[in-house]
Amino acid sequence: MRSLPIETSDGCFQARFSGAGLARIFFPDSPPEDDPIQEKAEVTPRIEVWFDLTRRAIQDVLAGRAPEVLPPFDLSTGTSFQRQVWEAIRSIRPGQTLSYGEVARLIGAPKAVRAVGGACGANPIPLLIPCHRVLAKSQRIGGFSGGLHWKRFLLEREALSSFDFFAKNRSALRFERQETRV
DNA sequence: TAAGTGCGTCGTT
DNA sequence: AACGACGCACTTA
Repeated sequence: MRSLPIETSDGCFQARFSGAGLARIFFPDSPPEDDPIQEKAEVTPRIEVWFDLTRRAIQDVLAGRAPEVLPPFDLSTGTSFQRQVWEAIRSIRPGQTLSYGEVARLIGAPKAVRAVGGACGANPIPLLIPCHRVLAKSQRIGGFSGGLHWKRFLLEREALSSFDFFAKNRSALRFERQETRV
C-alpha cells in the first residue's frame, strides 16, 4: 500500500493505493491511521498514473462536476453486499440524490435500509463513490462518516452546478432546515 | 412544526 | 447478541 497527499483548494486529501488500484480516500484532517504496514511502498509508474487520475477526479467532484476518467478501484475489503451498494451509488450523477431506501430497492433488498446506511459508512472511497448523494427519506441529510459539514459542502457545490437539482429541491437551504440532528 | 418514543428489519462485528 | 449514515407510526408540546 502507498499513501499519497492530494492538495486541493479545499484541503489536503490522502489517497491510498494498493497493487490493484485506489483503495481508500481520507478527508483532510482525518484522524491518523494506526496501520503503518507497507504504507510507504514504492511509487510505481502505475501508481503515478492512478494518482494523477485520482487527483483530477477529486478536483472535479469538489467543483460539482462528474469526473471524466477514474482510476481503478480496489474494493476488496468490502463484503458482497457492500460492493452492491457501492456499485449502485456510483450511478448517482452530480446534482441527483437517492434515499437509503431507494438504494436498497435498487439492489433488490428493499428492507435492508439500515444495512445500506451501514454500507455507506463503510465506503472506502468517498467523493468518487458518491455516498454523499444518499439522503434520508424526504431529503433529510442523514449521516456522513467524514463529517456532516463535508456532506453539506459537496451537495451545495453540486447544487450550484446542477439546474436539475434546483428544479427538484428549490434550494440547497433545504439541507440546513431538514437535517434531523447535528 | 419540532421533538420524542417504539418497533420492524437486516448486514456486520 | 448488539448495534446502526433508516423508515414508519405514533404522541406531545
